Amino acid sequence: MTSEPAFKSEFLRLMQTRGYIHQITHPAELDAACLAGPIVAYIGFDATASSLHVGHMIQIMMLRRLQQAGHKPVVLMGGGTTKVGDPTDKDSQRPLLTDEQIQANIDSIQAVFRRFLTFGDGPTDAVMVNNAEWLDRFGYVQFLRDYGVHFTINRMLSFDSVKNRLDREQPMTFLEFNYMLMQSVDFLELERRHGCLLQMGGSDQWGNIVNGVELIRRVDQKPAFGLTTPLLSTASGQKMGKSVGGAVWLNADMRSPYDYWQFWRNTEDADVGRFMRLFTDLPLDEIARLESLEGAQINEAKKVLANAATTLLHGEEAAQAAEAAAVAAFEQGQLSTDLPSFEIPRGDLEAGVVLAALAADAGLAASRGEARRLAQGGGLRVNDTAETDANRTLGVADLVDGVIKLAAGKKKIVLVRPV
RNA sequence: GGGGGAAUGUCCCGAGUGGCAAAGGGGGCGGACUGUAAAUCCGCUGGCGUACGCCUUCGUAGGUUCGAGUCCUACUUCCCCCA
Repeated sequence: MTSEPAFKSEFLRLMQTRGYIHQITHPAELDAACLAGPIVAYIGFDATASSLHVGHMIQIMMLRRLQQAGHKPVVLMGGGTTKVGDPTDKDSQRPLLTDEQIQANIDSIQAVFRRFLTFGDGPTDAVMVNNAEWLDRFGYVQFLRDYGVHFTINRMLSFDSVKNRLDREQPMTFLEFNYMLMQSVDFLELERRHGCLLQMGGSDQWGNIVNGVELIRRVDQKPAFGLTTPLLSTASGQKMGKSVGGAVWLNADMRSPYDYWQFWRNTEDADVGRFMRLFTDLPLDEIARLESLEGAQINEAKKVLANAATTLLHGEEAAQAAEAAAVAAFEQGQLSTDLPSFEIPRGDLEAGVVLAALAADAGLAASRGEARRLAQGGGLRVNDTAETDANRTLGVADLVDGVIKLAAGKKKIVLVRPV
């Protein structure tokens, strides 16, 4: 991994120069396979929430690169595996989701892929499959006989996902223990159904991926490869993906395009180049120019990054609106109607609303108590004026141009509108 | 099967003589400084109430006590030793 092989295939070159590669199981063989013609590769996504979040973006972008390089991406929705739950990186078992919840999540997640990939029936068109299709059909004994024989407990215990749990003296159920078998079987099924020979994923998935590679090589004597991406953290060591206000969801109804734009705009200086290579289609020389900007000028690069990333997910119009709102709010101190808003019945406002309650309802604080503490710390502002008394009652007199501008900190802003 | 130890603030680690909303970190949030950056410094970090306050928290369920995270019993899960 440390010695960088010079790849010949366009795909692996692209992956390498843009920084997606952490580990590859058989680099030279995979390179040759990519050179020989279009390959099929997949990444699995479990349906644990009703939207994917920025942490999944690197995987989505990888599938995009794959297609750009003339290969066929398979998006695997984990309708079956989600019923079991991936123990990787979990300290303890998560509550199990019902079939209905899982299906609802899958329905809600799917749409974003259409923004990044071209689906269809052509040789390099993306396809989406659900592993419930085969996993749900296995009988227990059949599954054990067909696949269980290929896995030893000795080896399974050596994988990090299991070892971590044991080291922390946390219970791991037999159900969870089977997750890696299921993921391996997924790979095998996709190899048989679609000729898929490469599984990609985050570095935490290495163990699960390697198991699938070995299963295919052993059972079908076919070539199979695994590729993982580096664990994404910011330059100062924080885990990427959280932002002011929690998880950065990809679905617009859970995270507005404005917030999504803000997430990228707030990138640390040292990460700008790396993120542009990973999360945008900007040409490399352009990125090199932008990331070399010094001091405050690098803010221009961050805007380019935010625009490009937001355009990919939400479209150009949304990206421009987000930028315009941000410029107005931060650079000119003005209001923009594109800022996130919260609607309140006009009657309530006429009767008077306690600030702490309003701030909590509008999503600026998790509770009234938190809103009070926020105010006492000087972090709550009403129409740009810090308000330390959260018990104050707001009314129609506080409307400015028809709205009340509420802010928690400098970046979380909500426009309260009477309706 | 027997013996010993452990589970703490629903993010994590972690102290805790019977009077505890519970030390200290990390993380998170806010403030100052900046460039909507990083680093640094300061404050906050269970819920509800304007407030004296009320409610809910220390694996689960009971018990002793004026009072229990702290003592007792049973159960659950984990670790170690013996068989």
